[in-house]
Amino acid sequence: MADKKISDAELEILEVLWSAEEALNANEIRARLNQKKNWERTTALTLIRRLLDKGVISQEKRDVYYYTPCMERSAYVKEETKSFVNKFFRGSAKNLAAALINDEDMSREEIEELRVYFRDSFR
Amino acid sequence: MADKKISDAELEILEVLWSAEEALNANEIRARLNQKKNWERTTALTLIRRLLDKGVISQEKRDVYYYTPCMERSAYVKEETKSFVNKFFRGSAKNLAAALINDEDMSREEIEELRVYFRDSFR
DNA sequence: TTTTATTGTCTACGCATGTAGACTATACAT
DNA sequence: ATGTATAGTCTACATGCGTAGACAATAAAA
Repeated sequence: MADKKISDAELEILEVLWSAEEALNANEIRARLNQKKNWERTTALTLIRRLLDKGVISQEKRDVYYYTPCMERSAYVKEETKSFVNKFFRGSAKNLAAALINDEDMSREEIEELRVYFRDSFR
Repeated sequence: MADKKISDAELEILEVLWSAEEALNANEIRARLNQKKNWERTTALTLIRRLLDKGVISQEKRDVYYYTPCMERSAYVKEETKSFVNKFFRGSAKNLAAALINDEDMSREEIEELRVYFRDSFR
């Protein structure tokens, strides 16, 4: 329950679970991680345990334990976005938007995409 | 030089320096922090030292040491924003923008502000 | 039943971080 | 010259994290 902080490594696990439609067991998680992370078996298990301890995922015993996230990715991302905006943009999403738009490094196409996106979003 | 990670506590110090026009000494930093943080003198000094070690701020000896950030806030925020977008929005600023707009919790006024802002931004 | 593979737990270790006391070097006051 | 305030360094300690080996429990194989 206690809404603890999720570390980067833990998040990798969580992302795998979020992107799966079904509960996964440790091996399945590890298999899907293998593209990016080459953790030892026990490393993944430790991270899974920590997520369980933090109440972020739940387990279900079948032949073997299967894990499911306890919250939606979108909800989590929303929270994180809010913290981020608070931390760097004094809580103003508008300021963040401004930073995105005024980012010199953003490509012409990306800007155009954003423009179209916003135009269409508002009626 | 080595572009190390800046911790939350260190960032508090850095924010104070960024918001000052002039270099500040440890006492001045501490005074301006006092609103939020009630750190012991040595805590502030430790954080300042760590920032120095990370090459994030520089010092100048007058009667006492004065500190200045080595990078602009905007540059730092831009980097952090990029990481954030990579972490949660697959690198797409558009996806982030979408999330901002579709945030149910955002007030009518905030949305309207964003809308106007974007409309005006793109001529 | 003894061996072997599999799955999970427990312990550990090094490094970062938040926090701060102990100690030292000045410099100023008496 | 001596005591006291001030600024800065050094050491420390608990907690979290990234990483993983040691070990135990269970199941399957020989």
